[in-house]
Amino acid sequence: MAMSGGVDSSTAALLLQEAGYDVVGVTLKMFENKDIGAGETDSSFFNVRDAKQVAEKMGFPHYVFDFCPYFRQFVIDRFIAEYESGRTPNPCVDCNKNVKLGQLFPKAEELGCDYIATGHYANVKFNKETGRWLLLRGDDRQKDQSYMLYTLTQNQLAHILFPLGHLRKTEIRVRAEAEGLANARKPDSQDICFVPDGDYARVIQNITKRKPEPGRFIHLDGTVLGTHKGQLHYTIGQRKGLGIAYQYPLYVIKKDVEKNTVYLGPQEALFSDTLIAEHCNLISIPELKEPVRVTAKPRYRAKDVPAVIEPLEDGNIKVTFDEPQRALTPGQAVVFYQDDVVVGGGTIR
RNA sequence: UGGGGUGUAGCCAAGUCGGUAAGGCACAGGACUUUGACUCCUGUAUGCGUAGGUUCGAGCCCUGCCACCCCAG
Repeated sequence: MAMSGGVDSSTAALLLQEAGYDVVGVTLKMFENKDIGAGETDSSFFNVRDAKQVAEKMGFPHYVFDFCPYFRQFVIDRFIAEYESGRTPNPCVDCNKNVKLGQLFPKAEELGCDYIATGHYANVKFNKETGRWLLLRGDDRQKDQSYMLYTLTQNQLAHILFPLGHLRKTEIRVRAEAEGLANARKPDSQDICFVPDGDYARVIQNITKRKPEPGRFIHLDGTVLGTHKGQLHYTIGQRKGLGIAYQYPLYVIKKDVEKNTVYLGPQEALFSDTLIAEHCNLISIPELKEPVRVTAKPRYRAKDVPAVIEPLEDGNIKVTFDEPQRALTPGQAVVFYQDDVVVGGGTIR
């Protein structure tokens, strides 16, 4: 059981044990504060403490794995590279794929575990007809995290458990409270874990020691509007923090990294009905041979909307939405669904 | 130094027959959120270029002055 020290994974461990599983708890150490240019205090200390406390209370072993090197390589470095190339990464997707799950499966095998379990709000099911493992949305639609897990492979799905998949967040809290878990009221995690205050640009600067180069804000009509703090401070669709007073709200429409220029314009200019998804992973089907009707979710916290996906020569997938979507952003994940089943997903190019 | 126009918060800007300062942008705080964004809520001019006057009451009416713009040149 992957235990972050939070209420979700702690309660999940409890449920697993209740269901008769022989549980082993592990907490993954992802980064040291020095990795992100912060102070001395080890921020994972409390998480480890909380997880251990739960494990002790329930009487199962608990280990701490140092995944810092992986996290640094697959999440932080990639996060920086993406932003510097003008894209907007989703580090949580990378983390799940390459660190949290990617590195944990081998470890689980070493420990002799049959399954890995996490506190994600998602479900797994085996489809006897197609012989494929399916990833489904969590029952609690408000907390559903299937989007973050679209990279899971068949082999991984066959060996993963999501004890919270059929539960609601409110039920988790109630249960944790009832069991007297110390972290029952611990706030939900949010923001990027290695950017606690939300200022990702500063963290990038701390790590790279490179100062972002100021450049120009240019309106789509060609008017130069002002100076920006460096293109990585902005993402497609962004409105706040531009510092430019205008007759109507201005949004970031596109970025030109070569020219270090950020283009601004009206909200209407943000809509587009097609995108190309790369680095795709398919789950419910082995491969995409012809156009398939799905609903597609172009960002976390967005509702999935009707679209058609079709294969391209190079293995990428073309997504055509029935209705134009706002601010389709390169670097973000797009995930395809059919009802509650995750068809697959990819990265917006 | 002739004629015309404009001056309302950091920016754009509404303000009808004079009645007790819309809205947008920007900014700040909050909500939402295992990514960045978006969105939503709240806040921000004892004061309308300035000095007087009329009035129960003036951003809106009158007078002087100042500033800027345009056409004349």
